[in-house]
Amino acid sequence: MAARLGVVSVVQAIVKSLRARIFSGELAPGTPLGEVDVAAHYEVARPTAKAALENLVASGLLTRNAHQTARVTLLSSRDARDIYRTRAIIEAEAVRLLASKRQVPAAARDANAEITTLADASPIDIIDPDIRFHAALVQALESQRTSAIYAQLTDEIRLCMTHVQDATLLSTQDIAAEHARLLQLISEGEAAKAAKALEEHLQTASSKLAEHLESL
Amino acid sequence: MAARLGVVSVVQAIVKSLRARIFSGELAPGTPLGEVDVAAHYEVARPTAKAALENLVASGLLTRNAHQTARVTLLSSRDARDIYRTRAIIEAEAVRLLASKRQVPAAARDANAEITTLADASPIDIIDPDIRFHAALVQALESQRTSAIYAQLTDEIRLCMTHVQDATLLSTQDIAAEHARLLQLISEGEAAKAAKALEEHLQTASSKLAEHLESL
DNA sequence: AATACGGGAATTGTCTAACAAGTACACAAG
DNA sequence: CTTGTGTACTTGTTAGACAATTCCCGTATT
Repeated sequence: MAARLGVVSVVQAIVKSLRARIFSGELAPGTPLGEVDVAAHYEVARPTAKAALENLVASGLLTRNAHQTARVTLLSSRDARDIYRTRAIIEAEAVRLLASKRQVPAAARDANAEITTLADASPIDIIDPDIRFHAALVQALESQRTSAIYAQLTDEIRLCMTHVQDATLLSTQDIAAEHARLLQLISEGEAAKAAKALEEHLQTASSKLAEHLESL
Repeated sequence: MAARLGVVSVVQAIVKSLRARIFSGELAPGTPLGEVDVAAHYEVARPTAKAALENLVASGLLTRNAHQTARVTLLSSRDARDIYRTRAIIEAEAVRLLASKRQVPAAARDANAEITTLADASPIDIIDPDIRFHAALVQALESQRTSAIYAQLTDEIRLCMTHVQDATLLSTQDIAAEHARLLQLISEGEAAKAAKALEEHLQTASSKLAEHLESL
């Protein structure tokens, strides 16, 4: 694998920057991002900004109708449920495979350990290790395309997080405990129970999230 | 839902045309598609052709490295296995859901009926109904994102087909019989057996396909 | 003879400038 | 209050140009 250098393309650099600004909350959902504004902000030509925006529209982070300025996607509770439903399908399969081999990914264990140490930290800080935990499970499928699809889903998952901002939907301890129980079931080879535990874990998170989105 | 008119964008029209030409075999895997060539062929500006090519690269139909001309993606046997592995995850979940509700999609039944009537037709003719059969299963999940992901996968599945051209990998009758058995298991509520039948169905197709790709 | 090293051709990446086409909003008229 | 119109703004597309990179091939060297 070649070393990942910083910038290979101006467009990619803008995409990367915009993604970071969206995830950080600087660009809140609903914020309009016109081509000329982006071009002026990064001091590039409009076609370059246009290409970057189209990239983000394709990945779902931005939404745009023809001849209308793009906006940071405003997710509905229905979207949130759909996203979690989709990720559950992939992750459940990964968990079944892991359990059948009684193989607990080290990366998942590490990520969850990190969550436990952040018990009294800001809710935003557990987003990253939580995502790494779930990504580590999917990684076990060793499928290039499944991982790519999940990475795309991860973008939308992070976008969900920006909608709730700093509201605490679930306690950090509960999350870590459910993760630990999931890993325990995997190590015991309980494929069906592990898959069910995962689905319930995502189901509760999805419900809390959808509930919060409806209250806006 | 607003009525879908023909063309809303020149870029989309070119993308649509190129997709059709790739699937039809006119543009075989490995065929180079330069920006200037495409621009000249459709009598549009190079940036327009560029945008269309980038769209197809994003969907996996074309492959391109920086500063190199795009080519119709040449799939390896490893790719084929990965594609079928990924679709199996999604379709298996759909089949489990359908079986739990003992609900056989009418569209799937119709598509398979069409396959049986095409018993002695060209292998190319069964691609369409076969894809419709499997898409009908996924449709049952009623997940916008899962369907979108599956549609993207369908592009790569069709690309697989163009690699084998007119080679007969499986008999039409066998395919129809396996489909019929799958629907039967769904109607009986045998979720686990139905999911397993589907996975085996895809597994055999995947093996035949990968075997054929390695022989090139 | 095989390999390493330039040099040139071809292709893509990006920019500037401009015009065309579409949408949304405000405002006026019925 | 609804309908129609017009203007401002944004995007869609085109044209031409230059820079940067890659690939290929011929040459020179070992």
